[in-house]
Amino acid sequence: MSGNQRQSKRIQTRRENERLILEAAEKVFAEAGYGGATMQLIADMAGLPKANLHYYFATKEELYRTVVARIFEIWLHAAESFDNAPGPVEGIGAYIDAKMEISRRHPFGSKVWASEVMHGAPVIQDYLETTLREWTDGRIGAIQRWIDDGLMDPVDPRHLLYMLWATTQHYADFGHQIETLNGGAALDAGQWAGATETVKRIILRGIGAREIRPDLAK
Amino acid sequence: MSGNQRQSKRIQTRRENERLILEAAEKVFAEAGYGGATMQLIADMAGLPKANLHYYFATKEELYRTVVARIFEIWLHAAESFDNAPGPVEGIGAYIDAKMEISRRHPFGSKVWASEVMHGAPVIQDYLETTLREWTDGRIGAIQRWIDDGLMDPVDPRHLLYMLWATTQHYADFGHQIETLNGGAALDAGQWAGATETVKRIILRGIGAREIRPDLAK
DNA sequence: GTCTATAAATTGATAGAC
DNA sequence: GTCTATCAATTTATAGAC
Repeated sequence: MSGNQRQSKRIQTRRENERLILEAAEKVFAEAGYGGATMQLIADMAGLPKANLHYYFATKEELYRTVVARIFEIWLHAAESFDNAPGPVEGIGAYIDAKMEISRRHPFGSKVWASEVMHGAPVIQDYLETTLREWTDGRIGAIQRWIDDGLMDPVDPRHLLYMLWATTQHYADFGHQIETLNGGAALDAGQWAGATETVKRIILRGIGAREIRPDLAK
Repeated sequence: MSGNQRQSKRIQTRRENERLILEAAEKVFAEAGYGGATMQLIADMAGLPKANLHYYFATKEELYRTVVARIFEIWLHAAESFDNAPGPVEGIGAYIDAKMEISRRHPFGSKVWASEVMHGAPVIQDYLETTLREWTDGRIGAIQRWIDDGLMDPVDPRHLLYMLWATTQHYADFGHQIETLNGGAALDAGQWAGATETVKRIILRGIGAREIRPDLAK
């Protein structure tokens, strides 16, 4: 085996183990909280000896930081569906679709994010003050333009954004409560679609979002 | 001093200390999570030696249970504003007012509740399956009657309830994020009023809530 | 009822053989 | 890179003097 092949194998092993550890960590941090999570629990769930976790991630906090950063990336990617939309029906509609899909596919990540913010964002405060603030300001500007163009009612864009975050993330963060009230069963595909449609309908109608009528455009 | 007076004093001391401990515990559990909270931290914040906590509450879990139960009581009390309302404008409007006021006045309690549910409700699962489920079913019936009476659009009552919980509790649970995006300052009285009005307006308009017109009643 | 001292168990992290 | 054994610090809970 050549040196290159050996190195490639080593890199692959590292990547695979890091993935195993990060997936296990995301679940354990979500279910037990940062303080309740133990390296032993994460190691067991990843199927690795505890010492190996410390080989890949020096400290518990570094592992946690990596988990939170991954979630933020997913979150930011969904935010793109907001951009380049001609009006609120398309932009906000697509954003709700994307956020609901994330709540469905990444419930653990959403919970870790919620927990981090609830505890005062000790690890990702810099993200809140830079990336998130910039994104928020940009979207507030976009919503204000839609209002100015008469495409929706004049509602406070900031609080509208909070409503979008709250309603969509609720299905992940409070998923256990929703499941209990659903007779102990997780929402099926139809129920997820129904939830998404209800949220979209109430919010879009609530802000008086109007379709763009090309025939009426000047 | 008579025996009665002595006993009364003792009861008063107990009540006062329990209050001190519970307030400190609510704050520490909210900010550090169950696993991150330590009896030492709670004792320091309450201004009592750690051993005294164990005198009043045998275990950390018993103290936590008491904190969560207190929040649930406050939560249930606010739910009453939903009842005996003639229509959705009054009922849902008053409910949003009450829930927003709780988010403002009991942010720690809201966070402890959110954290408990996010971690699978290990301590209050029985509340979810009994009291909360009954309350939810009752309110779904009330909303359905409003729909049948033509007082609002036919939206899924269950998802409407989730939207009400999500939007109002978001201002407590994600208060730190909102504060950061508000330039690092907590919302002032005017901003809280603005948030409440925006939430009410979007939801009430979103469900097509109509005022009861007595002159049109049969 | 209050408080100091301490027991018993757990946890994050590391040493060192393989 | 992997894994066993172990250290050092922390934490819940209690014993026992006052």
